[in-house]
Amino acid sequence: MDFRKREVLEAIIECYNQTAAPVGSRTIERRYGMGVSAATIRNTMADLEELGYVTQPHPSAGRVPTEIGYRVYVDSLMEAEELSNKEKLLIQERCASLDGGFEHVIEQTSKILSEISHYIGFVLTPELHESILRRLELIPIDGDDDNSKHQGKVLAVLLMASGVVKNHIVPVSKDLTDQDIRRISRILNEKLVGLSLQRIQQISQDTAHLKAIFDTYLSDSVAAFTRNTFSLNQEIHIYLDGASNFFSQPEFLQVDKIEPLFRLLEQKERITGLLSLPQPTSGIQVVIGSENNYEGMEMCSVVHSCYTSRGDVMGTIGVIGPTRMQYPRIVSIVDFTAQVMSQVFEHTL
Amino acid sequence: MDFRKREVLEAIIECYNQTAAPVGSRTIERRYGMGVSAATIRNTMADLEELGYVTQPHPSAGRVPTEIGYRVYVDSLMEAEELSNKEKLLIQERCASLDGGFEHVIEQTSKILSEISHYIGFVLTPELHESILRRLELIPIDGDDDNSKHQGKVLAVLLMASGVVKNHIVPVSKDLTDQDIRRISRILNEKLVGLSLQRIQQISQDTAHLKAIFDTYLSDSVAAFTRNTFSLNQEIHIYLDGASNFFSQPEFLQVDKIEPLFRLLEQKERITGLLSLPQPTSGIQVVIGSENNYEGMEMCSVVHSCYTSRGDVMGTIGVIGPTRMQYPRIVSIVDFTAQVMSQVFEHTL
DNA sequence: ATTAGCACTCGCAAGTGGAGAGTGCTAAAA
DNA sequence: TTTTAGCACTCTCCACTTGCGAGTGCTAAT
Repeated sequence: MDFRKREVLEAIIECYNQTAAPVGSRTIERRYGMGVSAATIRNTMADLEELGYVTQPHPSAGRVPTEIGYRVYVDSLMEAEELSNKEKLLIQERCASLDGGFEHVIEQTSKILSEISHYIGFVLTPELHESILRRLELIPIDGDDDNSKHQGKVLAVLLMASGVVKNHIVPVSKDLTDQDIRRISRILNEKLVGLSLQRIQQISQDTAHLKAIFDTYLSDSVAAFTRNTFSLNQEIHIYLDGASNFFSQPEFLQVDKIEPLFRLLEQKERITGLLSLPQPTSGIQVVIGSENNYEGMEMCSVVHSCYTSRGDVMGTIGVIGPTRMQYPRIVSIVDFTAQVMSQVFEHTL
Repeated sequence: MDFRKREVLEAIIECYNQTAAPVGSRTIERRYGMGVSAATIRNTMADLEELGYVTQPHPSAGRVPTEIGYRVYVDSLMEAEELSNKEKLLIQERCASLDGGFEHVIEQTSKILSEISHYIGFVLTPELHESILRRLELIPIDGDDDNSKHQGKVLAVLLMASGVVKNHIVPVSKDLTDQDIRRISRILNEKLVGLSLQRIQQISQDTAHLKAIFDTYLSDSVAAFTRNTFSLNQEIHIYLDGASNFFSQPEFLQVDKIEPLFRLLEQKERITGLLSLPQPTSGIQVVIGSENNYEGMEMCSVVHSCYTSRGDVMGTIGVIGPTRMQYPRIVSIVDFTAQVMSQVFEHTL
């Protein structure tokens, strides 16, 4: 690809991003006066079409970038756009309000992402399985005022190293007393703190392991209780904001264009599957159009990164927008926000 | 209103509910052969129009029910539709899975509401303020392994009578030791259990009250800590499902019709305000069209009821659909689901 | 009080034609 | 060899027209 081809492709993409309409040779000549006439640009455009980077919606319209064209643009043509200080400050302020706890930060982050990008912002919570247990607390819930024997339930509070707190109500058999519960709690804290939930679940399923932990004392009910305490269903939650921004995108003005997207967004499990993509190490990733193998995402791109705490990957954040997206800007936004979020967790957890 | 007027109004509404198109006199004559000719029905329709119950979109179209017409229909014309046993069972099964705890039930309920109604189902969580504290647990979180003095934080776990569990991380001043925390916890449990959160918040803001509780011992840091523990921001959460069902409603096929609704739905605070309506005692309520004083809801109706636990109102559940809604069916669904939910909480909390 | 008949109105869909934008090709110029 | 100007052609989009079908209101007869 010589210089002119690159220049023309870039012009087409930038112009198309503004107007959502096919862009013709004369428009480029006028707007990006690059010292050559429209006819020359036409020739270059024909070349780009042969390469598969642009296409014509109909035989006498201007050119529209293809997904391959966007891929080339994102990978090698565009240069990141620096955010204004105002925007940076805004992101920092909104993310840094940890008062409301972990959930609140995540909620705020997805909101600010959507507000600044004018697309959809999302944040995935950390995978619980990989979190490290910091502390376990068992709180007996009295069925009534009957204090010696609980046919009732125990509230298990799991405090994770990441700062996430998880509640879980566990049924408890009659023959465990308050004292037993306290004892179990002490032993479990001694033995399990510092391990990942995944590891703990393996252990609690395995009687031999349990025996080793409880050493002298392991009744069936203790075993059952321990198993139940850690039988959390694996759940990644997603926070997602700004879906209605898509109504202002011209290519989604028809109902049949926007409907599949909204249907997909409503299925939290599916969209979570789509977005909890492999995070190789770190850094921004861009998934363009039908590279997202999900119905409803054909016309969308995802820009995502991950947030970390003390170097460990926690979850994913990102922006979903139309394929015709201001990539340089969005990439900067996601990148910066991911950094801010990581800092927040680093400092406050 | 004589018999024929009622009959014709009912016919118009039922027919319009199916087709979303203005209904003419001949259609009624054919479909609801009521022993009179189209001309007679035309006269009756003119009467109904004068009463304000129906209207014509344009001078030679059929009739469309007005909001007043729907009001009359809902209040005095329609008769509730009995749900099939299959549907009842489905609702019971889905709601009764309390394994995942409170949130899970609510989530499932809003899903099943939307699935069965084919509209939007929603559930509001109880207002925290009115919940009764059952138990308070304070768990010190070690900043490091420094066990004597915590410059760190305390995890407050509030277990409410309704079964709801609330976590809250509270900053704690240096001069409170673990022992202090335990002592504060004991005292607070003794004095505050059984009171509503609202009452507790009042108390904790009031130094005289606090003094009375702590009797002999009240340092500034204890007072501050106590205040912080109960400084929960009032939050009702909303679970909402099935918004994309509106894409199949013909009156929402144009983007400009559906956009304001989706924009409203995305603002959780606003929609929560809209839906946390005064719940006089119990029983179903129907809010029709622009009776909802919110932009975006002009073409929608809300059918809602409340769920209870031991007789106390907890939260609201309901369905949002187009004004052109199958009221008899939806009313039955919401009513039955509210009952099931109340039973679930009655039995399991 | 009800009905049949008729003239009238309106929305909708299909068809028409011209304007505008953009291309590809060819031949001349650099 | 590369670039440019010119020209014929194609396609979309919009405004306009037209005909059809559905439905009404009115009037006169039952």
